[in-house]
Amino acid sequence: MSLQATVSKQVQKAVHELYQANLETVEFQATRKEFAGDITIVVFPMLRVIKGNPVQIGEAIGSYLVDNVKDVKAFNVVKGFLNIEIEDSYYIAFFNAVKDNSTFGFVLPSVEGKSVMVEYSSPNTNKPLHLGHVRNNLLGYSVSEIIKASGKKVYKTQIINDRGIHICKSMLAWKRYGNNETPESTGLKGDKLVGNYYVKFDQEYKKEIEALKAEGKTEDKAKKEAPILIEAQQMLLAWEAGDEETVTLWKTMNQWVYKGFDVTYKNLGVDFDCLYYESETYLLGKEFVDQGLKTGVFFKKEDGSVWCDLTEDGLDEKIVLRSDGTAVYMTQDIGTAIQRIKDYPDVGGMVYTVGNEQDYHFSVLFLILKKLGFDWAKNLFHLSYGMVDLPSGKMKSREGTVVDADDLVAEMATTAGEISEELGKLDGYSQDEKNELFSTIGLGALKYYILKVDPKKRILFDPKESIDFQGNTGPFIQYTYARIQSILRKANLEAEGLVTDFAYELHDKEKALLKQLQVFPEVIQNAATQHSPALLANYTYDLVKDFNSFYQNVPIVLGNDDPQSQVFRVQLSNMVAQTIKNAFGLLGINVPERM
RNA sequence: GGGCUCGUAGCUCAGUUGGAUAGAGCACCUCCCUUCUAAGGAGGCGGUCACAGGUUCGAAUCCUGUCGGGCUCACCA
Repeated sequence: MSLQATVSKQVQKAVHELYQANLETVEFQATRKEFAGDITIVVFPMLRVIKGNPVQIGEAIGSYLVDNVKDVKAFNVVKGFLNIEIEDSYYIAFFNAVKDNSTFGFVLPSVEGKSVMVEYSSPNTNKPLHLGHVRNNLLGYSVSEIIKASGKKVYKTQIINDRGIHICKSMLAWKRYGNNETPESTGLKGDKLVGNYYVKFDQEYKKEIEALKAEGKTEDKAKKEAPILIEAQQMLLAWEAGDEETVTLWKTMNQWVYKGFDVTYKNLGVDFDCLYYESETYLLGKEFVDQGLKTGVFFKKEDGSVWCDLTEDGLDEKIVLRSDGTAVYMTQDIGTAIQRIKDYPDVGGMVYTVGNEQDYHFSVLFLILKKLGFDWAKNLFHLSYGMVDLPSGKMKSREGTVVDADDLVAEMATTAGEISEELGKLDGYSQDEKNELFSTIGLGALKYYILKVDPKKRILFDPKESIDFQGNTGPFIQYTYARIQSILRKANLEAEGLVTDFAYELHDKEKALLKQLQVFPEVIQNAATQHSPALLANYTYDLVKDFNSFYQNVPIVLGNDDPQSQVFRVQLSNMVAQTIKNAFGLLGINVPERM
């Protein structure tokens, strides 16, 4: 039983014995650092069942706890707050129990438990990934790892948006202006090459609009009648009709893009367990729409279009099938969700990592799936994250105002390299080793910068103000890890032996670390249920701050005459490093041995 | 206009189911490398928690309204 549970029970017993009252719950909080104590019980809520002075009640319960709970050493009462001091032996026992557990805080997946499928990335195949996708990828990957660590099996997946007018635009522009360029002939990454033609299309499209306007057409009309757009729409029809030439070009260009994406995913360090393609699933939803029509979940309008009436749920009517019988986004999402559960029957819930601009879409999707009678529909979660905006506003691929994912990753590594070379601590490293290190640090800075912010909040990213490497940053935490590795190399102790056999008095800095380590398992669980890597990022930062304070105020090996204290502090440092590594692993961030 | 969401130090962000004097980092100002990595540590400056009411022992947190940003309400995705 945890200490908090024990104390909680004893407080209830005390209240019962002293006041003949029943207390449902006991409210705890961390003791503020200006007061003596380790945990604090808030007395105020007890006043609902006990009449009296909160200070006197606190005193009474405090002395009861000292008498009845072995690990409670002392107490003090400030206003309505009962601060309790815990015996050092309690923390030392905790440490000895976990110090050799390299996966402390992680829960192994249970065999019979339901798995979770996490969808993320899900890009369009007409342009390279940009900073917005980077946030999506980092979040999706990290949340997957966190859910795994919390004790569930996870499948990472995506729905690749490989069909539609957007890819036809790139195809058409390539056909018209491409001169048979290929990634091989140009040396460009495939996604970049295709993206260039997407931009090219837009430029030509705009020219044609201007030309039509000069002929006296209205803007709206010009936008609809531009020949290049009409040609792109015809191409889409040809694709849907299975026209061989169009399909071949589509396959070729998509393959270029996938190859490019693979490189970007590798650069970012993210991966997937299974993939779904829109071109293969966009028809899937139709049969379920038919079913829903029969069961009355949907209804047909006169023109033949099919809708779902959600007005009773406070939403609108939503179309699920066009009058010409073709699928819309919603149709496909219904089909894909059902297909995924068919493919992976052990999946009991899904997480969709998609920007908050689609909040409405997902509340509708989940509601429809519930109405269709799928019991897993209650376990669907839209991991809705805020947009990444630039100082100039929203990123727009067509206008070239995007921060490219590959460029950003490369720039971060370059900056990391400049700082590292300036500090000059890498004697003996080969160029390859250095490059790997710079990549680790650069990615660490980028990933931490993005993941430390609550997913729900939007991020303002200023490319001119480069991401920091000092303070509350990834490199700061990596640095602390490297520092500890340096100590461990030099300490060269057989880090055996326990410290239970002597009355060790904990230093405040040691105790702070032990307390912080102790809550790690809980943080993982919270981060999983709240789908928030930010909780882990903030936890790790607090741990590292505590360690640095310990490091610079307490002698670990050098200047430490007490051999047992040396052993303990080295082991404690090791445990902190281990936890940093594991926590950062859940964020998808690596840690270096030196930096 | 309807719905959703956000507003905390100059800037970027924390702040568990309501709890003590609202916390960090950056920036600015002092100190600390002949002890283990100074990408660090110790301290200072900086707040009407957008505003106004309400709920209660207690509100940054819950409710209502106002102001200000964002998203959304398509036979687009």
